[in-house]
Amino acid sequence: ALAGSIEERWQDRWEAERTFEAPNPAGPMAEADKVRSRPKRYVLDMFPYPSGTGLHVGHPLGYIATDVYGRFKRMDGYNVLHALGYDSFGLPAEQYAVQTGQHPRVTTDANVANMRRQLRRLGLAHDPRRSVSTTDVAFYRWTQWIFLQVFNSWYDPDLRRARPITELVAAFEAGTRPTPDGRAWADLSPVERREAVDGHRLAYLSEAPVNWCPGLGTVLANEEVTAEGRSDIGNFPVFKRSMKQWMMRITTYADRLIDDLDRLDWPESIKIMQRNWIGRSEGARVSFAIEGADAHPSLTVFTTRPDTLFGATFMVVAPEHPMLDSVAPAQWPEGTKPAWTGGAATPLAAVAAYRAEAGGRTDLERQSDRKDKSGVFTGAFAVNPANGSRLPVFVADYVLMGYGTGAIMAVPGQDERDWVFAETFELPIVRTVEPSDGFEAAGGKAYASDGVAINSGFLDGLGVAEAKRVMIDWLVEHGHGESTVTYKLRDWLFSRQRYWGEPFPIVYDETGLPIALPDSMLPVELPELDDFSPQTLDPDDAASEPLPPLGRVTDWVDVELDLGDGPRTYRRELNVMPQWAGSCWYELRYLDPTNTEAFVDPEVERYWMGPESPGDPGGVDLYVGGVEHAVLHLLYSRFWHKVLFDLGQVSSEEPFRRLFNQGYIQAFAYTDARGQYVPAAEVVEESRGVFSWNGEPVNAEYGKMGKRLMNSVTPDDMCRDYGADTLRLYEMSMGPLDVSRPWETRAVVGSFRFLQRVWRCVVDEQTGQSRVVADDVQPPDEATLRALHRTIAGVRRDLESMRFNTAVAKLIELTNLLTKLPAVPASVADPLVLMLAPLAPHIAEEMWSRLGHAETLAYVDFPVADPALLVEESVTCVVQISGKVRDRLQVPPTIGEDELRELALASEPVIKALEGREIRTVIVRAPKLVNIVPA
RNA sequence: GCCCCCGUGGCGGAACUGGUCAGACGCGCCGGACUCAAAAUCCGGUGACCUCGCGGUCAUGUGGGUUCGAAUCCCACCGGGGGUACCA
Repeated sequence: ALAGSIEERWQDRWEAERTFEAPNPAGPMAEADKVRSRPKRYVLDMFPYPSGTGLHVGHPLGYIATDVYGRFKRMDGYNVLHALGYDSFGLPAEQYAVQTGQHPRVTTDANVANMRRQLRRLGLAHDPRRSVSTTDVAFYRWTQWIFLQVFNSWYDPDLRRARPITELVAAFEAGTRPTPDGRAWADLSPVERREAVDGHRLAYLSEAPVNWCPGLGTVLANEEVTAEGRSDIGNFPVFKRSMKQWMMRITTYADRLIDDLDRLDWPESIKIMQRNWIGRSEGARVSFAIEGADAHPSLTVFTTRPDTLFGATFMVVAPEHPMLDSVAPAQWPEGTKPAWTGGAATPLAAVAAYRAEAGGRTDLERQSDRKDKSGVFTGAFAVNPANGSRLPVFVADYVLMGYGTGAIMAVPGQDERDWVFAETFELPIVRTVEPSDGFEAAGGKAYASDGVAINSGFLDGLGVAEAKRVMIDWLVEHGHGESTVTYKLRDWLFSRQRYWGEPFPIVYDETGLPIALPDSMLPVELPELDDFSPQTLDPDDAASEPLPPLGRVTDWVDVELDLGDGPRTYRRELNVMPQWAGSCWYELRYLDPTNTEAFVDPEVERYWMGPESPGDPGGVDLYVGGVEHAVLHLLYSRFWHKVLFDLGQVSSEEPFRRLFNQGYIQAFAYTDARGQYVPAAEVVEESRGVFSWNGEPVNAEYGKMGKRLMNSVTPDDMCRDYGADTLRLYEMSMGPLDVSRPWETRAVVGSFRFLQRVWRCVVDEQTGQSRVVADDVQPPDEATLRALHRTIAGVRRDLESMRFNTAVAKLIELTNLLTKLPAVPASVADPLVLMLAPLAPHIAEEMWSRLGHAETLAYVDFPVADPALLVEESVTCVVQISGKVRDRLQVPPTIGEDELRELALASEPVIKALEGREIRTVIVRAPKLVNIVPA
């Protein structure tokens, strides 16, 4: 209760005094003197989505951590930028609105307001001026502008960077770059010119297989589809369908996205996840001649094992492979085994039937028959360029059109999948790498490890790595192939058939080709639409068509504009951008939220995010958030940032220089006999591990906190019962920030007690006055002073490295020491309060003011340890015999090795324990340890 | 299947680059003070086993190894979590 009023008072005062507004070097928020006198630090939380259900205590964990760190750095003399905005466009917001039957604008605003209230109660030191929302027109105007930047640029593979599209057009015009079909630029029609240019844009329309989710009425990015082939949101079935959609050419940045990970201070696990997702693999492209084919004289495959070319015994193409349209002969060739035909009378019929069957299968069904592979012979033969052997070409759905060339050379001797296929279809198996001893005896089939090449002509005797090199050289020399790199990463599907997102600043003319609106026509505002929900579609109907809600706003769709050649009627793009668009650049808008001339002032961007040394990619100084965005947001935003860097719009090459992954707060949940969840708050523990609810026994589980498991604990309840400071302190002391751990409401009292103890150290509970004594009345004793400075050094180290749990422990230890003193001297109380301030700012401010300070402590210097007081005057030295402690000596820390050895050997218990045995060695680690090893 | 991370009291967790008898700090539990009582608060105890006690033995998932010395390094296994999956 006392905590509540104190906390509210300080929150009001911080707001009134604009305590946490961070000055910029330029623009409307410029305060040159404040900027000049301090180094900067940009501290950032991952962009929250304002959920309709409100926060539980797990949500603010990261926000509290960044706040503690930011407050610490601010006190330590830094200009700290810390702000929080709202990622309020997107599917979840729209789903919530559909559920509640309200317009997403209404629910989003209400959710943001509720979240602001909940977060304000926690005393987070944010600059409120910078709290942008992606749904603000003033924000998404710039999201659209950045989209146009991407649209109006192309990737130059020679320079390895994006360039303005105008430079590409200039190259076409000048003839320094050939047109797609080799004709002169001047001979192309206007439409042909546009198509040629559009083929290079980093944002482009493409008819391609996409993830169609009728249950959501929209297409989804690969990253939004789960391993089970369902939607990340809503868990609806997802189908592969060919559709015309907006794509972003993220694959052109694959190498840079991988390479620059090395320059980032990120958790290794996240880097590994990104590397795996991008999936760079080096290998070779090999062309195989097709016997007697005119339309497709050759078939190109990608392989990471060109060294096994001699072991290729058949070929496989994906069901979607275009060569299948023309390659199948009219009759089964001689030598066709019955098992190859799939029961069809002709290859044409067999291929057609197989393609139809494969097309109707979901990804999940495809995955299920991994053990026994399906496929049919196409009737065609390819020629192995290495040894001239005839290889039957099969079609099978274990080969994916989306990876490599959609065709493989099958090497059953060295590839498990090919081995299975070869066994099923009675195809020959040739080993071209000698397996290790005992491999076959142990039942080993395909051998994928290193070994010596055999049955491989000129490769025989070489190891795998050397054989790869020799084979690639051979392929190049004879014109059969070349070394190449392939990625798992696909281009990013960027359009959604929903309502609640940023409209594209794109219109179409009668050619159906996209036209970018000029900057002057931004923003393209999202039109009001009463019925915003997507057309209801059967979630299992793969053949349904997307119907963008914006298509229903007919007076918005068809628009008359003058784009330079007089007023004409255009049709607007009906799709909206995906959820990720706003979060791809919001950290830049925090820097300069009110700028109407640019998305960010270059000087401001350079100040907060620019590189600080050669090789430094720049970016946010500390970014804290959960691992769930390892490959979504963190990959997309790196891509956008790099495009902006290439175009000279930002000085930093990367958005987030240092990343810290917080763990999750988990919680226990309980189910009754029917398996239903019961309110966890009402469950009582009968005895160890035995729980009941309403007298009924219940089972304990462990999982995420949330409504579904009925185990949410809200920060509001915690603030009401204990105060925000206690909640903050508890969350910081539960364990290391990067580790997940269970919430235990009953343990919160420990943090509460600690704050009370500190309070009583400083404030007289009866009078409310300070009970700290001036140093000239009673100076601190030596031991207290040493403990204080040891604590200062330790707490500084811990806060700097985000080890908040041990920082709290050290403050508790010091406080427990002080409670034993008759009175606390001012020179100890002041630093204690200051050290507590980042963690528990309200109570610290209150004590600071009662200690006689008028100003907020937010900018008071964080205590610095006196090195002289950190040096112990004496150290306990352990004397061991064979690792067992036999004696302890009090010695000066500066004691020499020889002296210590003498001292240890002279020790009474040591002599006794040795019993006159010979000494083999004496290990001395002055000043803390001596280990005597008897013979 | 492959890749990554983790395994310490009843619980959350400490332990700097291998070096004090592992278990800081907190929760819980046990005992005590205050109270008519309870709550709150405060004080003390609390890894296991043996022992009246002094003291001893065993303990960082399991089994080996390296080392004067291992929670920490290496190998194998067991258990848990995450990522990814017919990626050629």
